[in-house]
Amino acid sequence: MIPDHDAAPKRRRPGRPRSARADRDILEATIQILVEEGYQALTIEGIAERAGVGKTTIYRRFSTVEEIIVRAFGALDLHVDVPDTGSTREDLLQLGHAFRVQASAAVMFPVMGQIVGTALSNPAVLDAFREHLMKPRQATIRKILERGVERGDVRPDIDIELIADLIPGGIIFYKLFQLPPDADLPEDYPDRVLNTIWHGIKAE
Amino acid sequence: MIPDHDAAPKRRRPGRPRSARADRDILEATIQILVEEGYQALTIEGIAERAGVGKTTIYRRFSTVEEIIVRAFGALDLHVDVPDTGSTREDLLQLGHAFRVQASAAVMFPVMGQIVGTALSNPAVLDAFREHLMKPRQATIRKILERGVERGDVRPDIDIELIADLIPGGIIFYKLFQLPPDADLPEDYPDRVLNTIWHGIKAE
DNA sequence: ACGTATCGATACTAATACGTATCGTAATAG
DNA sequence: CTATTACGATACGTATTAGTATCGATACGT
Repeated sequence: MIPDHDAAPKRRRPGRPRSARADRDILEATIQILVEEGYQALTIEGIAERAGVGKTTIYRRFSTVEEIIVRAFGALDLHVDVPDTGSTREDLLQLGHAFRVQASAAVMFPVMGQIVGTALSNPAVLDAFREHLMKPRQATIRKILERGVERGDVRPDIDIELIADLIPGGIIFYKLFQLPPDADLPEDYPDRVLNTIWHGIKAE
Repeated sequence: MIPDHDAAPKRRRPGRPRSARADRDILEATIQILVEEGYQALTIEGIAERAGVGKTTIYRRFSTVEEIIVRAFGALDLHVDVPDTGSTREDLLQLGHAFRVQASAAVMFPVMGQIVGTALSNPAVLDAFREHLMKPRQATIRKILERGVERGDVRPDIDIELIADLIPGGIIFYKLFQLPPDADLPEDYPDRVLNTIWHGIKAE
């Protein structure tokens, strides 16, 4: 930790304070452009225009688009409800169906690919995506499975980490590569996924 | 079909013929840039420079970068060997391990994300990617499973299409989101995937 | 009231890429 | 040999974006 040189670090600086409204508008415009027009269309000028702020206002807060993306993902952080029906199979199904209709899932899908593409030059962007949009969901899968192991309806030698990759991976792959770009996931897809992998999860 | 107006359509046009060498160099440069620098770095001028050809030579053949990509993916088309060991489980394992070390898989991974990102504006690019790089592999999984159903070591009510998404989806997801961008897939990953989903595949 | 920092807006330079045109040269058909 | 087309190289005008500078106006502390 770097110690604050100022004895009263919380003291307000003089002058007009930064607009919280502008903060919010910048991050919202960023996500909107990312979803509607894609990563390549994400420029500082475009964000400024859509947010209705001056470029100065953005440059005062960020130096690169990537910094803005990282912050915007952080602001998207959402609470994922952990279903608890008493049945692991039912818990996973509910999670799958919730994911299918969640707003932030709609954000994830179009953005995902392009984010991965920038990982080589901008690991921080991928990290933020993983941290704020992927990990919370994978953690939920893990929790459900761990609870199932304790309860006894999940086999104890299960490869939890793998399943936490397999479920989202299969769904995302299907959405990105098999469906038309604008189509939603079919309603029964979570059921199909679970029907197939459940055999490897359930206790005998 | 549009009938040829010319009676002898194959007749050579006068003048210097197009260089097959230039054709090849353009497509190779395209794949190289895509893998090494990413989609955003893929420009006509960049391709021309790396291929050592004039921009004219490119514009004589293509009008957009996307056209070049589509053609380049087509040229990547490769023969996928279908393992046939007599055991479905062993066939799938061999396929997984072959995929792990294949050169074209190394092309797929970095490119994949960025391709998906362009799908909205350029469906043809996604189609070419799917057709030439994904479908051959998924078709192989299907063949192996169908053979297994006939042989009887695969349950007859299996969801083949789903498994043909789940296996590549899980592996790709792990590679893109869980591993450091430059890391290879661990040697035992295909085994882990198969250990988990095999329960839902094998006949009782 | 005064000092200071932020606000949106506008203007500007530099860099990059596109797409076209033109050059002299090379390769092929007739 | 002549006509035709392709070649790599270079130059050019246009468009987009980055990043900085400047403007008068605004909001806050003292």
